[in-house]
Amino acid sequence: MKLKTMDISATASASSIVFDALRKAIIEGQLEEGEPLRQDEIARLFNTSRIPVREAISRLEEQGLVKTQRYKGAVVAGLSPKETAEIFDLRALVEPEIIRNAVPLMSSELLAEAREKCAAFSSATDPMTYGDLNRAFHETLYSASDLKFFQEISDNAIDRVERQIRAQLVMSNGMERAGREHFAILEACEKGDADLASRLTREHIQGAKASLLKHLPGG
Amino acid sequence: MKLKTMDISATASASSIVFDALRKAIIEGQLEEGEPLRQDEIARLFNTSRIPVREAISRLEEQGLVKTQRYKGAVVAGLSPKETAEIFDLRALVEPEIIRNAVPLMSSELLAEAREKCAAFSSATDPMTYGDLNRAFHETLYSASDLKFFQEISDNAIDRVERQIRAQLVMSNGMERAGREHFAILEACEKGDADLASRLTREHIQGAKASLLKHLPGG
DNA sequence: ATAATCCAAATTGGATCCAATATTCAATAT
DNA sequence: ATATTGAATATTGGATCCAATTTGGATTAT
Repeated sequence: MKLKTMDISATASASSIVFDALRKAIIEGQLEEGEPLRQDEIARLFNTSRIPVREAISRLEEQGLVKTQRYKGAVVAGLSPKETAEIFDLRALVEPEIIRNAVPLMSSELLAEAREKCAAFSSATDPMTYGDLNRAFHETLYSASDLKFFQEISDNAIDRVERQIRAQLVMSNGMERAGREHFAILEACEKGDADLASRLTREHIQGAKASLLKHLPGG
Repeated sequence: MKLKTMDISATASASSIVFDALRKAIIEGQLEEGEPLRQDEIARLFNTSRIPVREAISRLEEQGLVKTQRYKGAVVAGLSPKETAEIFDLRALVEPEIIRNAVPLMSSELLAEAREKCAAFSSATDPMTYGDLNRAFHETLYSASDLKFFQEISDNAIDRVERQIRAQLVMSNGMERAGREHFAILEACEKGDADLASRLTREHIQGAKASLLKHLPGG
């Protein structure tokens, strides 16, 4: 007997569905910073009770994506320019190490996939998908590494500044520059030059940080 | 009117009390790895219902301190030697940056406090408190930095390997060596030599990693 | 005796209800 | 008119109850 099986125990609980949906809405900016998250309202939207919503919100708080006050509720977390800068510094520290570790582990299939993603990003015309394609490219390269904790840190850091990254990409030639830098990183990976890929990744992130801070209040 | 005030809204909720207690029990090793966390049992222990317990457990899972399976419950998370090594590598990357940032911001009061903690650690005789005193010393130095996200990462990373650190300290001259290295780090901080403090911190962590892995299964 | 099956107990996930707190707005006093 | 009080409403935190799933043991068939 042949069946397409799936791990039933991995089916999503209500709380994880709500968690994923809220996380996505927050990092994509559909829920804007400071906006309150009403348990009742969210529960109605997902046809569930407030219990899974509360669990989702507490997990989001643990991730730093919302801030809650007792008996007052949760709001979407925002970042000051200083905090944004720190997140980018963290990324500039961690992600180059992920790439350095990943390069020797990249299969030709993975590199082909990364090349596709890189091309898709460069030729993208819809600003709504810039962020998705950008992240997809980086995640593809990072996924070759076996540093799962580093990746957790990096994922969370990117989550926290994803809105700003998207804003930065649609800014004056943000896409054009990012596309060039992506291509350079990809080439270094294909050459197997881990140090170069690492250095370019760091410069890519530091460049994004500088360009972003210039356009932030007081920049 | 003069009153000794306190922020009522900052009073702890049941779920945060349970969270803190479970976290402490886990990182100190009172709950050992793989041990199941029964919601009902914990609720009874804290004279509360399962709701706050579930919220606490979901937060612990987000922090990586427990692992849960749907309808099966949560168990205390453990680390393979490879994972332990990765956590130490992460610490060796992040904590030197925290120290480097902190050194120029250290007041003489803070340095005095750090010196006390350093001395307390070196003269400790009760193995149960080794871990507390070790962490207290490092946290004191790190607290001078204004890199709160870096500190969050570092705190979580330390949480995950705290048990191993404690084990390592009671190993053959673990305390003696750690005491020496702490003193060297402290001296660099007092001299205002951020680069040196940073380098010594990295070496301190890498040394702990090496010594730990040697005594782990397959080391 | 062994393996498969089924049922009861244990456990978790979620819904509903109540309590505690915050917020809003009308009423009142100055 | 403005500030203060107090009640009504909204919202969150927690308790209790029910449903879904797992687990372990008894039962039965081979």
